[in-house]
Amino acid sequence: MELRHLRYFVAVADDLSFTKAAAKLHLAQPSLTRQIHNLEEEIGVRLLNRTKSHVALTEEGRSFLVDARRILALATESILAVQRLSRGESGQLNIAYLSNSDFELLPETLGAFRQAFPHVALNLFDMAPAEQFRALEARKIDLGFVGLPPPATAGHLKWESIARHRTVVVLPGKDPLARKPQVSLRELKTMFFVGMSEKTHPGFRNWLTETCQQAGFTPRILQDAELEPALMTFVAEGLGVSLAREHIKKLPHPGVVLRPLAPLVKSDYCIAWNRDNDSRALQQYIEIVKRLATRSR
Amino acid sequence: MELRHLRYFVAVADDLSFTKAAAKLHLAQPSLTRQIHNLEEEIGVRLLNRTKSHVALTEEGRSFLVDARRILALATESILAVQRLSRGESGQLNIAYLSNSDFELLPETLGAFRQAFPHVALNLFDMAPAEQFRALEARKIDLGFVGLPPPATAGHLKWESIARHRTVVVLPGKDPLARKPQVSLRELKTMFFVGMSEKTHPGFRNWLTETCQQAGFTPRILQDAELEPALMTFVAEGLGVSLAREHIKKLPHPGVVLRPLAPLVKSDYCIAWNRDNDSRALQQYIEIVKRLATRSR
DNA sequence: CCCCGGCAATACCTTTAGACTATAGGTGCG
DNA sequence: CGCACCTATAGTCTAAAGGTATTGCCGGGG
Repeated sequence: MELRHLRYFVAVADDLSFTKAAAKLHLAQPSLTRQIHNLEEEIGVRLLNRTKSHVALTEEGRSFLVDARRILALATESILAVQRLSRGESGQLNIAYLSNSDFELLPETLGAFRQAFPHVALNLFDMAPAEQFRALEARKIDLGFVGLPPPATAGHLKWESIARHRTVVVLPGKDPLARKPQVSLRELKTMFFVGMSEKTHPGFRNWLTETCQQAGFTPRILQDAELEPALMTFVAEGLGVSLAREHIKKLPHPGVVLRPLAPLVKSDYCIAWNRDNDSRALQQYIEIVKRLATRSR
Repeated sequence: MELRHLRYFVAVADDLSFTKAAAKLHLAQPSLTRQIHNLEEEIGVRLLNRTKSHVALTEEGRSFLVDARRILALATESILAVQRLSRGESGQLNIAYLSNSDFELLPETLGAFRQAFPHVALNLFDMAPAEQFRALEARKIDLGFVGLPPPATAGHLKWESIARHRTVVVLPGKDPLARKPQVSLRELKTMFFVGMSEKTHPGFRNWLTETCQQAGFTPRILQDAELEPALMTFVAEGLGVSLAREHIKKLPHPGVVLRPLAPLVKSDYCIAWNRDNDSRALQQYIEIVKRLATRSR
């Protein structure tokens, strides 16, 4: 049995005439007769009562007609659905972000995407970078706003820098440097640092080290924080200073001051996704992010 | 798009290999390759990612696979359903009966039918004969235990006598004839009769007249009852006598006595159904009724 | 590092079956 | 009673499904 048989049968059932149905199907009547015959033979059930001048549905025909219509409707609907999906007009998009360091590009791109592809379900997950990498590998999310670039070991990931943010120094409020309007990297040479744990922010330690080495020294990291608020607390308690993206100012903390670096140091903000993820919605979203990212530069 | 394409696609998706799928389908690999190609081309969506050595589903393929399986399952299930229906193993059977004159053949045949075709839904409706005829015409029921044969005007009906029941005289208890063990038709010649209304029991008046004319007289009908209990009441009140099928004794009524006719007069009990009703379940049920009817003769 | 096994794609040929034309045969309506 | 209409059948054609042979490519093992 093929869908053709069902299409033909429905047509005949619709106007109870082989001749008329054949005309509607742009088909010669004998062909239609034969196909219906084949269908009845294959399933072994008489669907139509024909007299020489009249066609009527049998009880079986009436029952089968309902099913035939359902199957045909399902078939066309499936095609439309998969076409919508391939145009990125439907489907799901799971995106992870880091609540404490999000910035205007996230809500901006989400809005633009939602407007362009209203039928795609957007799911947002608040995850620390390391968790994002695990979720990407496990295909639980399609894209992560990971911040620092993924470690070189993550060959399955593609990534792109979508912004370069100013780096600020995070200082205890009591520190003499806090009185200066801006701080140079070299002034931090002798200080102790608070870092982000590799367990939650892989690459942070590396980034911090590389940044300080531009000023000719290696930072001495005394303490690791798992989350940004903890880092703020540690700094406030005087355990050390730290470097952070400017957006950390959205996370105010008593006893902590932020001072811009002079000369300016910028750090990349990256998104990452699986190299083999062929989701059209994802591709469309990445396009939008890139477009808005270059525009806001 | 034909079901063939879906079958092939599901096979390829199942073992992610054109070669293996082709073997399972008893098909050469190039044919399968081409059909899948055709499918992708027709719907305009890439369903599979092929490398020279590996096949993987695209996101669209994963989504379409679900639909394809559903369509195929629905198709085979529809065929099975219509085949069951044509064997009379499923479907519905709507039967009307007259509660006040039913007899053992109804429960007997229902039991036998239910045992033979447990998947047919049996719906029973309590209707007076005239209502049964209307319901038959409106296709609301498939078969009626109508009692008297349908009127000659009902050309769309087929009917069959399934029993010949003894006729009894329905007498007021006070009537002198009630003291006799049996009554002859001729003794009723001078009496008034209570009949059944044509609105509910078409043909009753005719049957009564014809029966009496066997004894050479025309019954004088003074009063019509719409239902059997009313007839009993009317007779009890002395409005007249009546004739009825022996089974009326199941409807006892104070002040009424039933006396057999001598010589014996029998009347047919009929079932009726639509001539063009091709329900296999109906046909099977009629067969059972006929078989049990002849056996109990 | 290269070769061989395995797999999908391509080219080309064969066969199947769906479609067409012509026509027969039967029914219902005027 | 004949005409118009409808379905079924016969015979032919052709498009498309299916098969064979082969190429080209990747990836694992010697």
